[in-house]
This record gives sequence, C-alpha cells and structure tokens, in this order.
Amino acid sequence: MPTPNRQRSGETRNEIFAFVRDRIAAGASPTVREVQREFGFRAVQSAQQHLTALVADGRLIKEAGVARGYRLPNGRLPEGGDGASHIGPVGAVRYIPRLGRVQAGALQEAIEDPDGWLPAAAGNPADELFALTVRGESMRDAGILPGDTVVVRRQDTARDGEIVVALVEGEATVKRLKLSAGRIVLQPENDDFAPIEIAPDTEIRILGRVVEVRRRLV
Amino acid sequence: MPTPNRQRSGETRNEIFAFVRDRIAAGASPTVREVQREFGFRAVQSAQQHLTALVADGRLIKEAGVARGYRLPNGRLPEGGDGASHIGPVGAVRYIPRLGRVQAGALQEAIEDPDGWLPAAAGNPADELFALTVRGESMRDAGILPGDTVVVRRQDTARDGEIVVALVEGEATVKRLKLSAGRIVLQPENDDFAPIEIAPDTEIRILGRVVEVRRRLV
DNA sequence: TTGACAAACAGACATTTGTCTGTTTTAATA
DNA sequence: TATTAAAACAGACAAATGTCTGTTTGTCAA
Repeated sequence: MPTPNRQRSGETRNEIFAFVRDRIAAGASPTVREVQREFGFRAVQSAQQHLTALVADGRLIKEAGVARGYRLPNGRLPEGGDGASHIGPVGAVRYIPRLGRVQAGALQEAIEDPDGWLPAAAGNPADELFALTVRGESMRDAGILPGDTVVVRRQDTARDGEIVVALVEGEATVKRLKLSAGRIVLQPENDDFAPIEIAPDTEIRILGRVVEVRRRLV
Repeated sequence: MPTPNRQRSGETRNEIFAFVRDRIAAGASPTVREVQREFGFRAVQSAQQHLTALVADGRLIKEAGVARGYRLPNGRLPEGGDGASHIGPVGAVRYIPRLGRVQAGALQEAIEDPDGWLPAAAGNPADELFALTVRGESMRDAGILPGDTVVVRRQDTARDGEIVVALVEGEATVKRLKLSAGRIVLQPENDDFAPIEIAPDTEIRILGRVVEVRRRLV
C-alpha cells in the first residue's frame, strides 16, 4: 500500500491543534519552532501556516506581538442555567489556596501559607477564595462529607440559608446560617448534631460563604 | 512621615511574586520587561534581579533558554493521606470535557463535542477523563446530589464497591457497583430507589469510574 | 562617618521567536 | 496529462526577550 492520503485529510492540522492545546493546558503556549520540531517540519513556515490556519478557523487565538502568544478560545458555556459557572474560559485559571487548620484570627496568615493549590476557572478576580477540608459529619445531609474540600468566598456577612464557614470557639466550622427575628443559628444538616445558637452578645465571625464542594474518590 | 522603608522590607519582591503568579495562573508567564513595566522600573535589570532572587528562593522556577519561562513550583501536598490528590503541581492543568446527555454508544462523539471544560490538576495524562451532570436523587446518601458534576475516568471494568457510570437502557447513570457470586448489581444510595440487577446475559456497559464530585452552590 | 549590602539604574549584546517572500512537492481532479 | 490548491520547503530579516557588565542610590549598623 502506498503512503496513505494525509495531504488533504487535515489530520496533521488536528494533531497540531491537540499538541498546542495540551501545551497551553500544561502551562505555556509552544513557539512556532517548537511545533516545527515536534512535527519534524524542515521549514518554520510549515508550522506557521498550520497555526495561522487554526487561528483563522477560530480554533486558536493569537496575541499579536507576543512570544508564545497562542491561547485557547473560550469554552462554550452550557445554556442551561444550572449554576455550572465553574466552567469558564479555557486557559483562564486561578489557583485557590488550600488552608490547613484555621484558628482564631489567623485566616490571613493561613492564606499566605497554604497547604497547596486547587485549580479553578478564573471567575471574578475580585472574589477572595480559599479552600478548607471538612471535618465531621455535621453537614452530611447537605451532601458535604468529612474529607470534602469546600471552596469559600471570603466575606464577613451572609444571608439566611447560605452555607458559611464561621469561627466558633476559635476553630473554623461549616454550617448553614439561619437568621430569624434577631436570632442567629448555625444549623448542622444532620439530626445527630445540635444547632449552635449564637447569643446576641457573643462574638461570631463569619469567614466566608461556601461556593463549591469537591470530593475526591479513591 | 518620611517615605516608609521599602528598601529592605521585601515588599516589592512579594508584589512581584504575586504578579507573576497571577499571570501564570491566567495563562502565561510574563516577560522580564513586562514585570519592569508593571512596576515602573527604569532598568530591565531591576526586574530581572527580583526574578532571579525569587528563583533562588525557590518561589519561582525558570525554564532556561525559554521566553516567558517562569513557572510555579509544585504546591506542597498535604501530608495526611486524605486522598486530596486533586491538588497537583501548580501550573499543570488539564481540561476535562463536560458532556451533555450521553446516549447509547455515543460516548466518543460526546467527548469530541463537549458542553464546556473543567480545569483540574494535571494528574496522569494517560487517564481519559470526562465530566457529567448528575440527574436524580438516587445517589443522595453518597453525597452526590442532582446537579452535581462528576468527573469520570474512562474504563470498561470496575471493582466491587466503586461508583461507576454505566449505560443502562441507553442512558448514562451513576450507581455503586456491587459484585458478588456472579451477580452484578447497580446499587443506588437512597432507599427510595431499587437496585438494578443485571441479568447474566444482559448487556451492561461501564463507561467509567467516578473519581471526583463537584458541586457549585448558588 | 563609613562600610556593607540590597535595590535600582544604564546601556549593551545574544538568543529566541515571529513573520515575511518566494519556490517546490504532493494529491485530487478535470 | 494538465490544472489546481494545499502542504511543505528554503532562506532571510525583524521584533521580542533573556542576560550580561558596570555604576549609582538608599538604608542599616558599626
């Protein structure tokens, strides 16, 4: 059998796209010459031509006048408003610091010295986000289990019914916030646990609101 | 008050680190001259010096001979083996395609035409991952609720007790797999639902194993 | 005051990377 | 076969970027 027809199949172009996409996802756009080398082209222009075509097709975006300037266009967002906004523009990622034990007043220090980082879609840069590991079964019926990671948006206040991280007796805890007629209650979602009623003069400190839950299965 | 002491506080260096970190997270490392411009240095070397120092401190990594070659070092992993391995090397991200409705046999097509993309720590490149939105309450007691996104590792087989995505009556469904004495059962985690027993001659197709659950709160 | 040192400045040069012009090869098709 | 268009090649130049040598300035502390 002679050489299979690759000349007009567009297969090489697809492979180049996949290569560039993966390199961008891995941290940085490749250069034209890196594409050239990867595919064994003897001329820079061979790679350049494919890349230009991919940009013309809208499969890639090029930042003009910038080395390693290839970017991925935005991922199409699901139409259904199911709150799946953690799917964002591909390529725009932010890293959320994952904190160890948070104790009284030490939030800022904990944020500056995280255990590690979680990638997430970029979202609103003004939001201060951090992540915590859940301890205990108290939110089981809300689908938040021990070992789960919660992503928290830093804020001092919250509204009735929102799940918050609050500082109770010097330790961070996840509960649902109940506000009614001047009473403040931190409500577990598990009948085995008692609600924590906040006396009017008690100091309660809300660290933020839980915006995402992640669980890694073995 | 005279000019506060910035000369030796290291504050500028911290700001430069934050700038570089955020730029890397946003998609690409800045150049030395971009740092220079951002901080208003009149000499390239001023920025260069800070960057070199950050590399010496281990706060950044530099790929030699590469434009825009600054990278973030790996996030420190939590020592506790709590399975939180979705925290990976910072900067190494992969995008997981999020599929809409998956119907009989159409998995490959669905993967090539995703609804959107989820960022995740890179992990093992050999793993084929995709994501699905959960419908129904059948896995409620396992902490998997309607609207949750499950990340699935593509595989044809699974072990007893693992949560899998299987194709049942032409539609993808999430259940716990129970294998015992030649019987195959897809077990819901909710008493309101009945287990699905797979008759020996029935065609059952396992699409993959659930490796992560994500839930976005309003 | 002076020495030590970090930080910033000045200017240059080397390398990497992007982009251009024009030619040749390959495969499909009239 | 002749035509055509995509794909690949060849060689060059320009712009972006990395890196170097040496000097000056600001702050601390002896």
